[in-house]
Amino acid sequence: MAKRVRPARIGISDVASKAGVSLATVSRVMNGNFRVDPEIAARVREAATELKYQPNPMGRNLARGKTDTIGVVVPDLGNPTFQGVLRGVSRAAAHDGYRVLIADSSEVSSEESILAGEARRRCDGVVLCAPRMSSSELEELAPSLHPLVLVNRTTDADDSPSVIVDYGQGIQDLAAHLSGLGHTRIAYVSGPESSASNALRLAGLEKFTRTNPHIELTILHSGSTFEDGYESAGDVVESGATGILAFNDLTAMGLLSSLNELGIKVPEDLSVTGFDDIPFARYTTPPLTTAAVPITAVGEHAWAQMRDLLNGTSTTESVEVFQPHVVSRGSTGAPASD
Amino acid sequence: MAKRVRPARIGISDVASKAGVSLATVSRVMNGNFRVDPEIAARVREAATELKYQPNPMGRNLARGKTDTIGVVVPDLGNPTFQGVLRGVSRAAAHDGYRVLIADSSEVSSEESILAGEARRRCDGVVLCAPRMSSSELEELAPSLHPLVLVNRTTDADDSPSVIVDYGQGIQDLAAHLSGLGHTRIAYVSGPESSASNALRLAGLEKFTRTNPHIELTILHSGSTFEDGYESAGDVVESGATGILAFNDLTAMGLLSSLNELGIKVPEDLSVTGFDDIPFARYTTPPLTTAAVPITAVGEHAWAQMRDLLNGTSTTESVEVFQPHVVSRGSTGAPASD
DNA sequence: AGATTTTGAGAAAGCGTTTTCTCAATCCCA
DNA sequence: TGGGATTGAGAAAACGCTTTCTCAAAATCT
Repeated sequence: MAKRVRPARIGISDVASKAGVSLATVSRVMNGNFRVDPEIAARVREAATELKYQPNPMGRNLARGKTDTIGVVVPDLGNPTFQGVLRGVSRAAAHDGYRVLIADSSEVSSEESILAGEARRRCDGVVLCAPRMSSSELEELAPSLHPLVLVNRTTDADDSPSVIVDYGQGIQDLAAHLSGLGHTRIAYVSGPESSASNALRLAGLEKFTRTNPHIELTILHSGSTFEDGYESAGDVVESGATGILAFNDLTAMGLLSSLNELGIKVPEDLSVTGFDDIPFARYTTPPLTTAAVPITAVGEHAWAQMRDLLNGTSTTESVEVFQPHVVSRGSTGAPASD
Repeated sequence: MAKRVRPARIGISDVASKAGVSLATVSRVMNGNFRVDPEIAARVREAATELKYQPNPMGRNLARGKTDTIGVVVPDLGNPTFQGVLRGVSRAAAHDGYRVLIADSSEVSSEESILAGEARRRCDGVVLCAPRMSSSELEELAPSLHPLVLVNRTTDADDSPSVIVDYGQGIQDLAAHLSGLGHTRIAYVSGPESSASNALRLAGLEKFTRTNPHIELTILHSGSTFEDGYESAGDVVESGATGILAFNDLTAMGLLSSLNELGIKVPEDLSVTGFDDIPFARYTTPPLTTAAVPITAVGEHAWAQMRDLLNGTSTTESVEVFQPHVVSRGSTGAPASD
C-alpha cells in the first residue's frame, strides 16, 4: 500500500526550509518581536503566505504558556442578563485579540466550581457570574481562579476586581418611583433566596423603609424566572399592595401575564415594576417600568478589568459599580383612589 | 536574592516522582487506556489527589492533537436565534465533555471567514452560522473548516452535514394561515437581501402564490432587526395588504410597535405574523402569531452531527431539517370586511 | 588596523503531555 | 523446565511552537 502522504498541515519548519532560514527566524518574523534583516523577513513572509502557513495555536499555547482565551462562566445561557454579559465580554475581548470559552453551568451550581476551575486551566483567566454561589464557596474558589474578575459579586477574601450593578440603589429608586406616584402599600416579589443580588435588593429596601416609615412593605417569596412571576400572582393580590416590585423583568412579565388572565388591570389596579430592562421589557403590555441595567457595558468592563489583570496594569483592587436608572413606562401609575 | 520558588504548578513529573513511577505510568493511569498494575495505579492516584494534580490542557492538546473544544461562529450574539443555537450546542457539547469557543462576527461578514478559520485552528471543529455569507465564499471556506457543520445553510460543494429549518415551508404555512382567515392581499416584509433564509422564504412564497393564484402578494424590502420592522410600517400600510408576513419575530415586533403608534389596530385592521417564536413573542401586544422554530434543538442536533463527525461515526452526508409549526396567537384574525 | 561593541541568525532547550519503542519479568503450555 | 507469549513499566521520541544561549559577522571606536 502506498505510504499515505501525511495530511500535510504545513508547519513552521516547512516555511523555514522554503525560505532557507532556521525555525527560530521564522518564529521571529511571525511574532515581530526581534530585529531581523528586512530582506530575510520579506523572504520568510513570502514563503509563509505562499504556503498559507498558519501557526498551530496548540504549539504556541504550550510554548508561551497562554492561550489568548478567557473563560466566562454563567449559570444560565438562556437568561438575558448573562447573555448580555457574555456578549459584552466577547466583543470587547475580541477587540483585543482574545477569544471566549463558554462555561454554562445550566443552573446546577454544584458543578460551578469544577466548571470554573476547568475553564481556568484552559484559559488565561475567568470571568465569573455566579450569583447563587455561597460566599464561603466563592472565597475558597477564587484564589485558584486568578486572574479572575467577578460580575455582580464581591469578596473581600480575595483581591479580584469586580464589576457590579448597584441593585440596592436601583430597587430604592424603583420604590421611590412607586412612592412618588402615591403608593404606600408596596410588595417585593423577591428572587431566589441564595441570590446575591436579591440580598442586595432586600438590603436596599430595608434602607428605603427606614427612611420612609409610612411605606408598608410586604416581602413575598418567588424566584427569578417568568414562571416564578406567573405563579406569584396569587400572593401578590393577597398582599393588598398596590405597587409591586418584581425581582426582575422576567418575573415581572410573568406576573403581568398572570394578572392579565385574572382580569386585574395594570397600572389601574396594580402597578408593577421589573428590573434589568431586558430588550423586550418595552414591548410588554403595558410596557414595563423597570430599572435599566447597562448589561453589555458590564461585560465590556469585566473584560477591561481582565485585560488589566493580564497585562499587569491593574490598578489596585477595584470594584466598578454601575448605577441602574429607572425607566418609567406604562406598567406603573397612581394607585386606585378607592 | 533568594531564588524565587517557581510558581509551582505541579505537573505530571511531580506526581511521578511522588509515586515512585515514571511519567508514562502516570499518564497511563490518568487516561486509563492501558493496563497497569492495580497497586501501582492506586499509588499514582493517591499521589495525584494528594498533590491535587490537574493535567495541563495545553500539553495535552499538543500531544493529542485535539482540544476537546469546538467553535461556534455566529453573526450576532444579540440575536435570539443565534443565542438559542449557541445554548443548544453548548449544553449538548458539555454533556459530551466538550467546550465551546465563541466567535461573534458582530455582523461584519467580511471577517467571518477569517474568524471561522481561526476558530477552526483553535478547536476540533466548527459549527457555522453564516446566513449572509455568499455561496461562493462558503464553498471556498468550507473545506478548510472540516469537521464542519452548517446551521441553516447547505452547500453541495462540500459534504459537511447541515441542520436546517424549513423556512420555505414555514412561511407557506403562515401564508396559508392568513389565507385561511380570509386574507387575499398579503405582503411579505422581506429580510436582508443576502440572507439565505430570506431566499428560502421567498421561494416558499413563490410556490404558495403559484398554488394559490387568487392571492395578491406584495414583496416589501426591509431587514432583520426590530428597527427594520419599525421603519417598514409606512410601506406596509401603503401596500394595501391586510395580512403581513414579517421576516421574523423581531421585525414583526418592530412593525407592531410602529402600527400601534400609528393607531392601526392589530388584528382588526391588519394581521401580522412573525417567524421563530422567540421567547418573548407570546408577550407582545397582541401576542404574536408566528412559526415556531425549535432553535435550541437545532443547536443540539448541530452538536450531535459534530460529535459523529469527530468520532468518525458520521452517517453519509446528512442534512437534518426541522419543520416550524405555526402558533396562532392574537396578532392575526379575519380581515376587516370593508 | 586592532580591540570592542552590536547585530542577527542558527542550535538547542524547553513547554507538559501522550505514545511509541524497548526490554525485563512473569506466565503458559508442552 | 525451558522457550515462546504476555504483561507492565521505563526511556525516549514526538507534538509545534517560543526563547534562551551561542557565536560569527558586521559595525564602531581608539
